[in-house]
Amino acid sequence: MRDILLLQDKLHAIVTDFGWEWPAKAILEHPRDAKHGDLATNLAMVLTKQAGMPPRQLADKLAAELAARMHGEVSAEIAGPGFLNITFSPAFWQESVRDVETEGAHFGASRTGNGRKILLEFVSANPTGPLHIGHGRGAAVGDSMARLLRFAGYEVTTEYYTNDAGRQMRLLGVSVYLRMRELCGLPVDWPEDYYHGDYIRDIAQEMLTQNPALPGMPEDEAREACYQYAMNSIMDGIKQDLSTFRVSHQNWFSEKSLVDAGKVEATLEDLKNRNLAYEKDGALWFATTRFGDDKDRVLRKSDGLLTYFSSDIAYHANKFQRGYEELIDVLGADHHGYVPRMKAAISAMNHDPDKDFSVTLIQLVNLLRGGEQVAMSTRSGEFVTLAEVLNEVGVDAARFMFLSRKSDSPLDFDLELVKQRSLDNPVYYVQYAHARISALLRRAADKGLALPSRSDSALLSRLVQSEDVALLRAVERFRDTVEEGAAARAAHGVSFYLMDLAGRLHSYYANIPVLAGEDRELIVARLALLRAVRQVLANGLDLLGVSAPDTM
RNA sequence: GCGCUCGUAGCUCAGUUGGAUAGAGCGACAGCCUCCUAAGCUGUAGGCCGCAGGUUCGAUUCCUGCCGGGCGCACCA
Repeated sequence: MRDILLLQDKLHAIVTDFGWEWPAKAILEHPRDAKHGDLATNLAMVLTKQAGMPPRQLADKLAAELAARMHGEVSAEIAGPGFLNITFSPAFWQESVRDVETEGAHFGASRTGNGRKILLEFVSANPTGPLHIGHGRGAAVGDSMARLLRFAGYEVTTEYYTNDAGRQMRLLGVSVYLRMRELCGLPVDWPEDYYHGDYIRDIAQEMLTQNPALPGMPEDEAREACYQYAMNSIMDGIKQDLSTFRVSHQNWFSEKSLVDAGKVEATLEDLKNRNLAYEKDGALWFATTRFGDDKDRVLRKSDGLLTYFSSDIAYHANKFQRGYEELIDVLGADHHGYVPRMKAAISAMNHDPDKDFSVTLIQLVNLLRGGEQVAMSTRSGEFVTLAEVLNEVGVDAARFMFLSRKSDSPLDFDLELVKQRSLDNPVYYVQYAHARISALLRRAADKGLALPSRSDSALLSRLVQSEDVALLRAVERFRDTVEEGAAARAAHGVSFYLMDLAGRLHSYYANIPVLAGEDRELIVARLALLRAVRQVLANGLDLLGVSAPDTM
């Protein structure tokens, strides 16, 4: 980050001073391999025509100029057909340690989000049963995205949307009601569709204990009571599970409240008034094809009932009305067919469907145990709940696993592997790095080595060995990771960064006996470096919602 | 059939505005603890980046077609 900004600046000045135009195609990138230097640019190559000299000669000229202007802070080397490999002096990287010491838990944070107001909606599972592992993945992804975006300077509000107005909820009420009748030994005529899970029976039993007269009440009344009770009970369970998973939503938004307030009808009226909705075959249609959808979509069915789509439109319109500039929905990937019509709706609200709205799709989680598939289905009631999974493998391991993959690729979640404390399960690798540094710092304190809270440049100037510099560079790279992750609206890059940083730390630890030797100043300088690494590990883990233990 | 998406080492995956000799872990093989936590480290082997074209100085990346996997195509939720 600092390296790119600085170099961008210098090179721009040089190019301008030479009377050339800064080319759009110029790149500045981190070489994959340290042996090529810290940064590379193809500037010489793309300037060849303008400058009227061959790339090699031009690269020479740029390198010399750069070195002269930066007083030995950098050295540049020519490679390939006109690439310039630039290496910063160790002093440049040592500054990063001071930045970490100054900024602490905020190191890596930025203001690029510029306070943009984002509403991030995630999980939003219907309260018809406990959360399962797929919801867990959405929860981890959404929560970490919120943390990351806030860290990058966005103003994020998280929200859980409850579909508490539709058919599924009626079904829930019926299921509990019938189960209760069954428990009383009354005859039960089971419909085709109802919820089977044990939790339904538990809820029915609870209600019965509290109010034994319930099955004798008029059916409508009893069902309504069942529905209310069941929903509240299940919502409480969901909130409990999310809280265990370290996920918190700021808002809980009810679909029913939207319907009751007439917002959905108002939205439909608005669409009709603007000639975007029309009646056909007794149903009300939204002309989404005008905004690029495959076909028009139904808003109100011919039986008079509203579709979920219509309340979703009202809901999203409501989000914008509340002042949010950008909406992010985290959805199961099986909803991807839903994205074009929602984008159409966003366009109809006069918002940019690409900039002001995005959908993060969460692919399926294959729950395995020792390589064997574990069946899951809410309806049939055979499933492993999120709570059970967390209880078995722990929150840290589960969150890290969910976040160590792009969210839109399917994920095998093998309970045996995630439980294992091995490299198949990198969360321990990263946490171990943090714990190792803590152990080292404790040991140093025991030996009476005093570590200043702020290191000065003279002290840090001792960090010049290639191992030291490699670690310094890795610390600085955290800022880029945050920027890139926030720009992509995805947190999994942080996991990969942490695994890389932890790897470098373990390697460093194995190769450099930090506390050995007589050179106290060097020891202290290295401890300062490691303390900075530990801070960055902690900051990164916090973005993932994973703990950073001091001992393991 | 139409649409979306993915195809990178034996396995699981990184690689986002097109850049150099494509990376990591696991697994395999060979090493490293009288020494700061071996939950660790070092090294070796392993690649037509699905296939074929196109765009250009340059393509794993962009475009087209094909092959293969996943998902979606209701007046469902």
